[in-house]
Amino acid sequence: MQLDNVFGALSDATRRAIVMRLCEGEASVGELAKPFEMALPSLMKHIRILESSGLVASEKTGRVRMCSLQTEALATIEAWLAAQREIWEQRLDRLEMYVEKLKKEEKSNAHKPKSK
Amino acid sequence: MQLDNVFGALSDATRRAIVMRLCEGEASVGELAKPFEMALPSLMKHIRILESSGLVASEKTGRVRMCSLQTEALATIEAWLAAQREIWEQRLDRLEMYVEKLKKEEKSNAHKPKSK
DNA sequence: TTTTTAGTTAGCCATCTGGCTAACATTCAT
DNA sequence: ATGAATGTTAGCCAGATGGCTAACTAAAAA
Repeated sequence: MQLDNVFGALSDATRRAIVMRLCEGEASVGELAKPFEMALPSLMKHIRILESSGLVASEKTGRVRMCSLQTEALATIEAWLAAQREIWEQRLDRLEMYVEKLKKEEKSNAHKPKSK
Repeated sequence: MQLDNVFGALSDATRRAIVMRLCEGEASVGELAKPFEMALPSLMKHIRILESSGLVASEKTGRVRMCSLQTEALATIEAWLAAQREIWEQRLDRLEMYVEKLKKEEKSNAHKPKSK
């Protein structure tokens, strides 16, 4: 599935740093590599992974490859998270309503003898 | 880092399914296992991974272990995503402003002779 | 046309991952 | 006190991951 790859791609600090860099605009492979001590081929692997997850696109012109962020991929997992949040918040709402109900019932029973 | 483990935990469909289930409320290991064909020990590994990422907490009472979602961990990556989104949207805003500026300049130059 | 720059390919390695089975431990029901 | 239910531990395995070096290609610069 798509989500597997996007979450997987973001589970590595190097790749997150690349994504963060690309948030600020396009960059060549060389520019992306500069901040890291890593050998180029290692960094290239990360870029490949980012590409195959759909988070990054790249195009080579001349001898330089420019990479850019594909924000839709990030939107995909934002959407997944939002969906989960909605589910758990609905549950918490129901829970809260239930507690409110209990409170009211307790109040209206305050005068009656204990049933225990 | 924390983000590594949370993103990593969510990069597996089985674990996302567990998280989705827990969004709807607590569940025992057995309950969590039911929907899957997987052997129990395999599923336990997933639960361990979810626990060590902070996405899930569990407590054993008697012979049953109840698992619950730790929504703060999800909030962590929501926050990371929101931060990135802010950066790239600011960039796009600047870009748009720049384009607007260009348009205006072009308009105010419409009567003048071509400089080329 | 040589040299430099910018990537790329190939292949090695240690470790991690996600699955399995088999055997054990503990608690609850009979 | 047995037996069934619910996890848990240990250990095996194939394949993926994240790093490396060395050698190669193609474009630009000198």
